[in-house]
Amino acid sequence: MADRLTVGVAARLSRYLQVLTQSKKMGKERISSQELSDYTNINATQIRRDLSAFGKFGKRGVGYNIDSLLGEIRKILRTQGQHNIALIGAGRLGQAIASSSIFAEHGINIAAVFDTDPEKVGLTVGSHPVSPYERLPEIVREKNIIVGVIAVPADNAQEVADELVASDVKIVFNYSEALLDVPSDVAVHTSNPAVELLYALYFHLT
Amino acid sequence: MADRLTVGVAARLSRYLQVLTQSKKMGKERISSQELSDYTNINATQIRRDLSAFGKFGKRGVGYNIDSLLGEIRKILRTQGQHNIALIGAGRLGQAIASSSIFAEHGINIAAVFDTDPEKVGLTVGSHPVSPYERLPEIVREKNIIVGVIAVPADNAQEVADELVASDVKIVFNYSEALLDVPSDVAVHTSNPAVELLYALYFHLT
DNA sequence: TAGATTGTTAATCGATTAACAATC
DNA sequence: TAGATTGTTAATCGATTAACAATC
Repeated sequence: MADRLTVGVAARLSRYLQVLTQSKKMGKERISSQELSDYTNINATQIRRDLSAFGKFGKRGVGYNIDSLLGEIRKILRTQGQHNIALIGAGRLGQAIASSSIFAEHGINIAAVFDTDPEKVGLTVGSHPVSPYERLPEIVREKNIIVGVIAVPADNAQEVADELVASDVKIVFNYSEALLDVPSDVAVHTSNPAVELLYALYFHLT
Repeated sequence: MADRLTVGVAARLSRYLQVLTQSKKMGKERISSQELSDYTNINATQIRRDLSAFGKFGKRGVGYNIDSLLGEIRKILRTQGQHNIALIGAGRLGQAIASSSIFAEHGINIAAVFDTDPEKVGLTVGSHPVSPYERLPEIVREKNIIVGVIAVPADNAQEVADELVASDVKIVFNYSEALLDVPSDVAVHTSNPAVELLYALYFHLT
C-alpha cells in the first residue's frame, strides 16, 4: 500500500471525505456504502472495493463509522496536516470563496488574499486581510504556499498564473474562463460550471 | 450513432467544447489533439478516438478547425438550442455566477434569479433582475426551467432543493456544502473546490 | 519533399456491475 | 434469530496508451 494511488482512486477518496465531513456535521455517526453512493453517484460496490483495499473499515450489517473512516481516508490521502493556499482576487467570487468554510473543514488554510485594487487592500474578506498584489511573490515564499486560487477576470488570469508559477506555486485553481499556459510541472484545475451543465443537459435531453 | 453517449464520452466532449469556445475567443482557428490534451489533461489519443467515432473532423498534419469542430460537438451533444436556468441566491456567489459570461457562451440563459432578502429583490445582478423567492414555482413553470443553480447558505440549500423539485426541476447544481436529498429522477451536481484540492495535494505530496 | 498530425489498431489496465457468502 | 450490509469474486466494459501508416 506504499504505492501511489491511481488518479481515479484518489479522486473518489476525496469525494468520500467530503460526504463524510458533511454527514458528521449533520450529526450522523454511521454511513453505509449505499448512502455514500447516493451522495456521490459512485457505485456502492466500487466504494466498498476502494475502502477494502486499505483495510476492513466497515461492520457487516451496520456500515462504516464516520469518524474512524474519516481518519482512515485522511491517512491514505495524507491530508492530515495544514496546507496553506493563496487566493488572488477579492471581488465577488473571491469574497465568496474566502467566506466559505469548505476549505477550513478540510485543513486547508487561506493564508493570504491578494488584490490589485487599492480600495480593497486592507479590507477583510471572510476574516482574511487583503494584501496588495505586488507583495504576492514575497508572501507566497514566506508562507510556503504551493496552491494558488485564481478568482480574477479572465483577462488577467494568465498574468496571475505567470506570477504564481514564478513564485514556485505548483497547483493552480482557475476560476476564470481563461485557458492557462503553465509549465508541465504545474497542475491547473479549471472549475467549469458550464461544462458540467452541458453534460448534465445531454443526459436530460436524451 | 443514434445511441446514447456513455457518461465518460459526454463529459469529455463537454470539456472539448469549453476549450474550443475559449480558443475561438482568443482568435485561434485551428487546434491539434495535443493542444486539447494540454488544456484538458485528457490523453491526445483518447481525444482523437472520441472525435473519430463521429466522423473525420480533422486534417492530418494540420489539426482541427475550431469553428467546424465546435459545430460538430454541439450537434453530438444536442446543445445547440437555448436552455433556461434559474439561479437561487443573489449573494456574493450568486452575483459572481450571474455576472459571468460562461453560461451565455454556451447558449445557457439565466432566465431568473431569486432571493429571499427583500432588499435584494428588484436589484439587477449581471443584468438579471432579482425576483422574490416566493415566486419561484410560478416563474420556473412559466419559463419551462429544468435546471436550478443553488447559491444559498448550506442551511437553506435543502429547502431550496425541495422547492425546485416540487416545481419539476430535474437538474440541480449545488454550490453549497450541504448534501442534498432529492428523488432519483433528479440529478444533483455538487461543486466542490475542496475535494479537487485535496486530490491535487495528494499528487503533489507523493 | 519534409514535417506534422490525424485516424486506427492492438494490448493493457482500471472501472463497473451483479451476485453472494460472511458476519455484524 | 432475522435483517442488513460488508468484503470479495468473477465477468464485462470502457479508458488509456504506444505505435504507426495514412495523408494533409
